[in-house]
Amino acid sequence: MSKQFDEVKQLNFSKLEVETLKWWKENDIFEKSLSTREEGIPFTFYEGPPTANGKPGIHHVMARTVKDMFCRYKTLKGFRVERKAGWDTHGLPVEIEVEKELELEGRQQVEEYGVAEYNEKCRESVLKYKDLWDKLTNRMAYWVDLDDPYITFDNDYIESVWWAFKTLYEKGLVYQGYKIQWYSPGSGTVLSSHEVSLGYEEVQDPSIFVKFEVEDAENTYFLAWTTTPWTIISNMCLAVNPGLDYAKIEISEGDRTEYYIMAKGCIDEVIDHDYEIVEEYKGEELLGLNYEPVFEYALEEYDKEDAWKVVPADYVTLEEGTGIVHTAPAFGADDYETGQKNDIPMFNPIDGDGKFTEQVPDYEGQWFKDADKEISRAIKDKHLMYKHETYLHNYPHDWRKGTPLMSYPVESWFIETTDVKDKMVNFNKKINWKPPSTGSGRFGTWLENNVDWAVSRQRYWGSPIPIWVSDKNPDHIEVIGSVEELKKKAGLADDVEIDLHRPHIDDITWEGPDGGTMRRIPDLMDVWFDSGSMPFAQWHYPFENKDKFEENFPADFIAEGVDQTRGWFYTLHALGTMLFDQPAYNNVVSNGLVLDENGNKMSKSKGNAVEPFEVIQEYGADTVRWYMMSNSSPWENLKFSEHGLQETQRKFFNTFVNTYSFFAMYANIDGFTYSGTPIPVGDRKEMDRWVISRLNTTVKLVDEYLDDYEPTKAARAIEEFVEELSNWYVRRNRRRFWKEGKSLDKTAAYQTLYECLVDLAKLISPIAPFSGEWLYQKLNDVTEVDEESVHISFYPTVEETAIDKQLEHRMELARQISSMVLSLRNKLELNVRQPLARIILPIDKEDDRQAIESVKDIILDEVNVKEIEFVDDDSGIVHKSAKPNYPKLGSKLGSKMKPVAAKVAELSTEEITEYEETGSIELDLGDEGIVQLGSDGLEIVRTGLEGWSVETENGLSVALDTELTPELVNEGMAREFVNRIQNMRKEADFDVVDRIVIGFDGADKLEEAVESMKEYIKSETLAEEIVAEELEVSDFVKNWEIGDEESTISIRRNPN
RNA sequence: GGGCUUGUAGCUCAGGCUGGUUAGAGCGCACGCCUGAUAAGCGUGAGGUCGCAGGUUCAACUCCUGCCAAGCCCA
Repeated sequence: MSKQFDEVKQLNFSKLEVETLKWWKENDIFEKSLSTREEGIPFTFYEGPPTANGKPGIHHVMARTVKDMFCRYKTLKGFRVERKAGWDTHGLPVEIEVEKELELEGRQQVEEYGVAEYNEKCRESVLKYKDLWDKLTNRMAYWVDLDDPYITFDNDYIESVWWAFKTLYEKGLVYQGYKIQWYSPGSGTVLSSHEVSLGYEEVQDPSIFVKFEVEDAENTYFLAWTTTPWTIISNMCLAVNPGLDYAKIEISEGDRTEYYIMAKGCIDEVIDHDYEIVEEYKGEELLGLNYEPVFEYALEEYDKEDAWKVVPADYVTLEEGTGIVHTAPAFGADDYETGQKNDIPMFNPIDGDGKFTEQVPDYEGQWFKDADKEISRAIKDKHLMYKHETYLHNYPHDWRKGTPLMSYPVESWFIETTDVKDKMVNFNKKINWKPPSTGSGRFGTWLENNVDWAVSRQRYWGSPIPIWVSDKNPDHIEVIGSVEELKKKAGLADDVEIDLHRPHIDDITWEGPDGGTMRRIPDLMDVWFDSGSMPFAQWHYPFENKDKFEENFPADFIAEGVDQTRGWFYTLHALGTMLFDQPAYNNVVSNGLVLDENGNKMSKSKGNAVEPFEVIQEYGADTVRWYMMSNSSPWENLKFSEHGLQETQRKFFNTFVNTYSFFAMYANIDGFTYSGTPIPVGDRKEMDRWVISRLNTTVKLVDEYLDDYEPTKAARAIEEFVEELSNWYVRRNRRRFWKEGKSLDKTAAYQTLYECLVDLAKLISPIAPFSGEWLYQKLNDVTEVDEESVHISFYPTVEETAIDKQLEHRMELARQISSMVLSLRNKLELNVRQPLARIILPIDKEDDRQAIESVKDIILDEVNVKEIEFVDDDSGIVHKSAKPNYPKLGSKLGSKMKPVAAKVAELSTEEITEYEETGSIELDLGDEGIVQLGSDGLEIVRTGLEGWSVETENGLSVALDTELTPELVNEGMAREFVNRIQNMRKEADFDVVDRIVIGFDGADKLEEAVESMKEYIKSETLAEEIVAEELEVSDFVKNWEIGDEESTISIRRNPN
């Protein structure tokens, strides 16, 4: 006996997946998916490293499905796709986690605790959930090499990072400067943006309008606004928007007259006095004007000419203040930038503890915020305060201490990315972004507005910046690019082990040329430098694996969340551009967020976070993966709902499993194993050729979509095919499979269905790797014609010759007509078991008639009608209506379009017929004259059929002849009878192939019907005998109502 | 405050680039049907200010402008 297909009823997807995982592992399928492609062209994928100190969430399943599916797809296409896993291990999030754990607050406590121990904790903490991550990776079938990942805290990795940094230094792209950051004077540390956002509080601050005395103009002042009076001491310039309108106004109070300059649009909002506009100008005209400093402390350090003038700034608006912005370059990122652009120095009299220094003797030692009052008082005393109010707004505070933050200039190291800005912009144009708008929009504008990359961080756990500075002469700098170089410098033996982390690395010093000691600067590298270095650092390039790196740069494909735009996507791009003079990746998919089903962000505190292991356990990873890919494009935000998962499982997975089960059941009965030669497609039935055409169309489409990184379109195309295969091909062909005996036609049907299923297995396998494997193996276990696993098989090749668009169109027609007839039956309450004599189709064109003729049998069978009759216009029963051809006529007729449309709607069937014959028609529009329409002016629809029930859809009409002859009635009854028998067989749990004997009693009408259709009934129900009386010995008896008749039916199973 | 994305039926999404006159699908709901693949399938129906307001046009879900809402990133 030949091998049998495994017949399944209901699949436990989760169980199946776990078994498949085991099988993959035991048989090294992942490895084989590479080894079988040894000679293949490499397709390079970069894994963006996650941090393993947090638990993986459902959004990781999303990102990883995208990554995995394209890698699997490319493997099917014959590429060699190596995927190295990676871990991002440095950075503030890790430190925050550890600080929490150790209950440390701030730098001081960390240092008291000990940097060495602290970093050890970080090292442990960062891989805390690595096992959980690995488990998820494995369970969701994300294939990456977890055994040999790159880890950013490894010495080798850091060494590559150093190499990169030194290379940039040697290219002259590294410099030291200031970066304005949110700084907490309360805890003496710079805060990350995340920490800043934790500490916003609504507070009441002073709101003052300060008068800045214009030089060489009597009693004339610039009016500017601020909520931080303490920064007035550091005021160095005033900013105006060159494009805005400004005005000088005159205000008289008592005998004193003053003039204020401010934006015209702000006057009414700000000025409480009666005023008169005496002069107007564009902001542009104010540029370069000088004014008197309010306070003179800064004059100790700078000359009057260095500052205190009007400068331009785009960000100045009319929304708040006066349209003239008080600018203190030391405090505020915008201010700093404006100062830089205009060569205005900064004056920073505040120390790291937030207190005024001796540069400002009057306030020395005062906490910056506390000085507001006294400084306001001083301004008032100088008669330079126009107005003093209060202002309620959100201001950031130290999230731990509650003390206000300040924008503070911090000494930082920069990489001069602006130097390669144009290159980055150009390279970006070569990258295929999904979606494109992220590339041109979010990423593109980010590049356009590129500023230098501040890479230094004052923290503990990270890749140390390899800069050593002489403590005697800060201008003497040495940048170290390798461990070997460091050892040589420091005079260490080659075999000494060095941990490149702090504090160990800080202990390494050497003698500088000027008698000083070379000490490392305490700064660490921005963690993004780490992850952006992964293309080379993962291979310890250039110290090892030169070939490996060169072969795998740039990446063909990367994918991460859209939040990485300014993170990983940027740093990869920047480093790729600066180090290797090319983009680091060619295709990038940026996926959106996974929200809860109401569109809210998932968070632990809200309790709406979906636990990935739970849903995978419940629905299976494939269902989750498929749902995520098919529901909406990955770059849209996904509203994750269990409903969606259930639907996916029911509609998609159950459908193709059902289709397979159907196949397996009958193939086993007939012993079909696909051992013979395939029957040429051209020799198969219309229906077979149709589904094969659809298969090839789908294969082609899916290939194009995946090649274009469009997973959702691909998934939906597959879904459509599965629907057609199941609900049209199989449903319409069931009879061919269960017909007794063997025949060429039957074999063709089996072969066709088998071919569809095998290719389907391959098509779905990138997105649904388990189910694809399952289906593939169920088939291949018996036929043994293909590879060991679907994942080492090859993507189906498109048989162009098998694609027949005409045929696909014809079948569409068949489905449409069938659906219309069923709809008619429904309206007329004529159930489908009652055969009807004919349907009538008003069709004139010979082509269309032939098209329908070729699918006639399918239609007739589907709707249980005996004949199709075509009628043409001569029949006198066809109604026609016409519609103007809008696109054609619109441009010609213009405003006459409307009256023409009205006229056309009124045309009679006769007029339309005449138009069809002559190809032209004249319409009288009355006042608007006469319009002549040519042959392409109207679209004709044949609709109504006189005296029939009609259904019209898409310009096609169908009428149904509902007259019943006695033969038709008999046949209908016979079908009802068959239906009851089939139900009984099932209820009695007979086998599909069991032979039976039927006994029944009933009125004459039924007896007559059964008698006249005896042979038909016998073959349908596998009955060997039908008698018109109740069986004496029977397996099952039941009373039925057939039409208006009562009948008792008994059946007996005959021994085979 | 800036950049970007999104807004179409109760829900999830097509369509929109290239304007053309009943705006589609699935789910859900109601009713009916079918039944040897059956925890499926088919049909019918209800359900839409295409976020809002202007503009361009013979014609706008589609193009333009402004606004509103949600989200992401940045400040």
